[in-house]
Amino acid sequence: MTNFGNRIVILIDMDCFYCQVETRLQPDIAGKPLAVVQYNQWKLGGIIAVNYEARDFGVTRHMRGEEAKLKCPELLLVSVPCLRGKADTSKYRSAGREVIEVLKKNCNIIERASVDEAYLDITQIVDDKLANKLNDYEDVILQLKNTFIVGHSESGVNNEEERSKGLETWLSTLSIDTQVQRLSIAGAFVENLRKEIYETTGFKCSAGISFNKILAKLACGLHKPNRQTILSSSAIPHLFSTLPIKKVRNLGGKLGDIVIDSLQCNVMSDLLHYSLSYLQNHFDEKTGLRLYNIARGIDNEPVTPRLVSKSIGACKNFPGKLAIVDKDFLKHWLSELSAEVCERLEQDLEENERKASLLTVSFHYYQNKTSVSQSRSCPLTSYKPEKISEQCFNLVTKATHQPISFLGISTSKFIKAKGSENFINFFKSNATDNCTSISNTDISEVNDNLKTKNSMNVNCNKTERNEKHKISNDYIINETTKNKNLESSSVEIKQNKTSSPCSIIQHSLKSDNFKKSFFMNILTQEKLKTDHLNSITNTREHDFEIHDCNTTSNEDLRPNNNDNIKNSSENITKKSDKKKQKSSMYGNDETTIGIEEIFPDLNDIDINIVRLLPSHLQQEVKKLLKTTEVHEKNVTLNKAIDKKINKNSKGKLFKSKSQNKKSNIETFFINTAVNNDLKEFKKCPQCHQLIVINKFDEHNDYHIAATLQKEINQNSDNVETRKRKVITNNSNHLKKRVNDQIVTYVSKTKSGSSFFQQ
DNA sequence: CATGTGACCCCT
DNA sequence: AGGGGTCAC
Ligand SMILES: Nc1ncnc2c1ncn2[C@@H]1O[C@H](COP(=O)(O)OP(=O)(O)OP(=O)(O)O)[C@@H](O)[C@H]1O
Repeated sequence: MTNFGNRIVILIDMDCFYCQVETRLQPDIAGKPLAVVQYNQWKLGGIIAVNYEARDFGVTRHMRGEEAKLKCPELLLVSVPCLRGKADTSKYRSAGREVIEVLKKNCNIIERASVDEAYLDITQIVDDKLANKLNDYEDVILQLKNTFIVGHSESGVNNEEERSKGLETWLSTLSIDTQVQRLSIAGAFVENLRKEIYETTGFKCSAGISFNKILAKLACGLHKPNRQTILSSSAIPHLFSTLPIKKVRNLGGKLGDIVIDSLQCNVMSDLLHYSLSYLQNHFDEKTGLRLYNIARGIDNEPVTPRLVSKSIGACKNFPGKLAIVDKDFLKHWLSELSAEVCERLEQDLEENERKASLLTVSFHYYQNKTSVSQSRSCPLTSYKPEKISEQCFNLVTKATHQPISFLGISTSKFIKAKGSENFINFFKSNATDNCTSISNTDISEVNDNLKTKNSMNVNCNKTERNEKHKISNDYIINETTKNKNLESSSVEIKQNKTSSPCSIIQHSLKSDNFKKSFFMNILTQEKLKTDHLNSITNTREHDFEIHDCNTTSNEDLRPNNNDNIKNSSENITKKSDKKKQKSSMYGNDETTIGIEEIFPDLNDIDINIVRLLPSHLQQEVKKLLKTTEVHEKNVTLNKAIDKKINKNSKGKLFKSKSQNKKSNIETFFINTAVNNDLKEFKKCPQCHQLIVINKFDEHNDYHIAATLQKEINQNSDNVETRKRKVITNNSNHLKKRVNDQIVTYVSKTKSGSSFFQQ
């Protein structure tokens, strides 16, 4: 059975929030189609919120009021008030705070994700109830009046009959299924929470109830508005089989496009066909792991307690002709923005007893028709708007005199206001809790979260970094978002804990040094190949079971599990061996050997070992010794895709990766020769050739490259494609050498990265 | 021509 | 720590 860890995470998302706020102010407009716009002068303004009545007419966000009126003539447009020439959204912020107040009364772990949504980790609450309410499920069931169960009623449809039927079916296993028990308890809790929000604020909301943030977010959207949805693990395979990749949180942007393009997949379940190492090779360790996990419904990102924002800012666009060229205009707008920020800072000082210490001014300007964005920071020493305005003016004019199309002032790095109760309390309470001590430099960031800490009695929040680590004590070192080393280590541990083929390989490699593992690789080729084949088969046939090897850690890494603590400390100590681990990870189930795997340190190459290598690899070593720099043209897809994706790929690691890839190419024939003995082929659905099974991914790369090429040639209107075309013209190796598939694709997409890097 | 706000990540 | 960029609401 799939193990999704033990968390229960929910998302509360207010329905068409700004519209509800406006409707509460003018109850007589309730029930009528409504949209909230800002700046109604030009084309009746830009729509930023649409109520459900208006959505039925096809009105959407980003439309102009004018356009929306065409779709829905009786549409009511309410404008965001204007203050100092800007849209003033303060009333929505304060309405959002009302909601948070209700949440605070009911849960200690709340992450305010935006003005209208918050994630709550209710694991403890649910498990306490589970322990206490074993015989009280009748009550629980009776409370699930607005709850949908994914897989038991059609998504996107709020039909009551279907809902209650589906719920009933799902509840039929209540007595034997702990997951159903926990989720139904969570469902009842959320029903009450939503009821309390409504009774207190008058606002309706939807909720998603599942095991992590991504699933909760997904679930929440399935039965909006004013309903809640439970997403259990058994519903995931079916849900993901039609779920477009871009619908998943964090895959909605460029990364999502790249995943779709480069892997030629559309829905989440398509990602199941790729092994962890393949994904990590294609992207980078972190992204690969994320994708691998999320395809299986796994997301270890913790709910990070935070109730107040970390920055307060105001910005404004000056598009086209409105761009600021005149110094006085610049001064004017900077003082308007400063005034707004100061007003909100003063309010924040009262409410949260803290002061911002950093001032950042951002600006976009035009240079050679392209827009350049920059920002400059300085210490924030005064809440006087004139002072702030002046500081910003100096920073901007020092940086550019070009026409400015965007201006923003933001303040951050909050520190506790001196003399505030919390300031004193913090040091008092800090003495009694067992947080790691904080240095002076940490204090400013510590204070940022002080209120949270004091009011919630959770672990000290410290700096953001510490905060995450602290939280991680609850789920020790799962996918700690901030520390890539830990993360990649944790994979290894996860995998060691399983009996999956990949873990066997991993284990065998880990236990030895690399020189040895290389020879082991050669000697045990056949076994590895069989294992790899099994691994592929497993992935395909038991898509949702194989990931047990990952989720095990969720359970195992819980705080009171001693083994876990041991594991996590092992993780940390292994950081120093990270590089080796990486090499081993690349080396194993790809079964191709890179020089880097044999000689992790190129400065320490043993000539005796070189002599033992096949001639290709010997040449490779020679080449590498000649060239210390990475050849740009050999950069892998990892780098190619996007700088952002390739966060980790720098210095040695990056070098290692590209060299790995190169080695893969050069050792292609060696490995193929070995493979031929195995006679394990798979027919390529695209070209119908028989491909050695463990070269299948690489072969697929070739098709991807070819497809892109085709697409480029066909479609020259698309901006992105046009850029790619330029790129391709520069490196048109594709037709030259069939066996250079990866090199070719890679060199092409590498240049593609410069596009995304803009 | 045309939104505004905030969090987080990576690189340097 | 500063600065550029992505993602999302
Ligand atoms: N691109 C945007 N620009 C400005 N404000 C936005 C933008 N996206 C969302 N918002 C504001 O944040 C609020 C919450 O957005 P969200 O995406 O949750 O949709 P919603 O309007 O609340 O509708 P629902 O959640 O019911 O689909 C909105 O009411 C909206 O005004």
